[in-house]
Amino acid sequence: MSIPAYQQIKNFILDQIQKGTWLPGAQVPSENQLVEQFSVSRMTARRALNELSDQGFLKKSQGLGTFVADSRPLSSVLVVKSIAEEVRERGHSYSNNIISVRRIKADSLQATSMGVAEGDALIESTMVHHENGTPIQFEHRLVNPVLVPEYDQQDFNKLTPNEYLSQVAPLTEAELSIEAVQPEKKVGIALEISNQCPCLKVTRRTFSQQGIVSLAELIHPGSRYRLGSKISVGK
Amino acid sequence: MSIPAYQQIKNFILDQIQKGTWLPGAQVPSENQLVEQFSVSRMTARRALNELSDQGFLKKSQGLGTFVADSRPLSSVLVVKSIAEEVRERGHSYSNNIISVRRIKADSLQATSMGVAEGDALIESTMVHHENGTPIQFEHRLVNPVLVPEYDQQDFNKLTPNEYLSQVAPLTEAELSIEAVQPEKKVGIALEISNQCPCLKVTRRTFSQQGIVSLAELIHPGSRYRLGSKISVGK
DNA sequence: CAGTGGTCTAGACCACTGG
DNA sequence: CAGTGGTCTAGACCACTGG
Repeated sequence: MSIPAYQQIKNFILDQIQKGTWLPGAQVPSENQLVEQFSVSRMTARRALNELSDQGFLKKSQGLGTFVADSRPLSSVLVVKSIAEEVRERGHSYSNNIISVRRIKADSLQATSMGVAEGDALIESTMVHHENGTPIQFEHRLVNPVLVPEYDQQDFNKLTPNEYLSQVAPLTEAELSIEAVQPEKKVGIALEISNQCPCLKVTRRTFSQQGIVSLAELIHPGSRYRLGSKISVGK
Repeated sequence: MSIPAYQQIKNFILDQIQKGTWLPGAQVPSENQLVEQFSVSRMTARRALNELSDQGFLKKSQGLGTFVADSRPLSSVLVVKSIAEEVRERGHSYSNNIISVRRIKADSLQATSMGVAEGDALIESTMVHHENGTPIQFEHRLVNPVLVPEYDQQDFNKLTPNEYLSQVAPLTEAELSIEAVQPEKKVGIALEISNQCPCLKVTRRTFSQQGIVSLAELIHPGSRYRLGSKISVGK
């Protein structure tokens, strides 16, 4: 046989997902069921499930089973540097306007994305970053106070949240998504734009050795901000 | 022992890389050597090496061995893969609708961005990419016919412009910017959205050895597309 | 409790690379 | 050829989840 068994199982599962036979959230056959169905050992069945999980098609839960993941667009690699640094590199003046920094209790959505229990403490900070006095980024951020207990005692005029966090909790991983959105009313007001104006929204989750450090939503007026990069291909 | 054996092996290897004992390109112990060194089975040693390869720290070559990978580029780097590939990886069906492919004479703006003289010939292609029949990307592209003379004779249902170009003119560099915009009327119509809907616009210029190959504007409905990525920091 | 996934073993045969 | 990684087996014990 030229196609490896684990690949055949992967193809079978991907087929079902593609055809819509198995919808997001549906349970896929257990390792033991695949063992019987494909006459393979459990290690081979596991391999198929693990690779599909790593690729984001499936989601495993010990004791529960394996499920079709919510479909997610994924592609690229992007690193966003500190906004203050970026502005200064352009030779412009940087300033910010801190709206609030406070402790809150995680609701269920926040708990899930921060990897804590519902009701656990989180620190929430909200501010607007300016370039030459013009608002260019609205930042809403959640921070895990267990990992960064002194976050809410910082002077963010000295060091931006991003800069402070990268000092005290060096990140090992980051996850980010970029989308175009219409700003909520309060965001539009803070950015001094109409809420017709399309905005670039970057959602960034950072991980350190100890777990999820922070979830940041960064909203930029489309008219005043672009993300750019240049890539050299080392071939 | 609470830390799994494969994790201990991973930590050991990461330590050597971090301390600089093992430099990029250096060969790491083979699976069989790790088996002896850590008194584990080969499957466990393999798991450690495989996970580190998947994470980009190591590079395996059958018959040769496993080596420390070159340290990862950690600048503002973004790679956009083929839209067709991306859709298919999600297990969805890909299709496209070609609006036009034609030769034009460069106006001054086009000439500047393509690095040609005003009045020189360019090929312009316009099309809409679909995922499961829903428009997700409007593509407007300029191509230099001197570098890719047969571009306007391709069947883009077989190979997307991106895929074709990366075959005939392997890129050495790419420049891109991402912004949020309101779509022009004709783009909104092609994408079947209202032109109130904020869109993600990716502008991508690609270079080969010979010069600027192509300038692409890729417009995605904010409601149907996100750019995402996950980054591991190799330190 | 039965069923799930998580870790692990001690083997096997194979394809590939260099000398 | 000996050594490497690639696929695979048929078991084992474990931690976790729900009923």
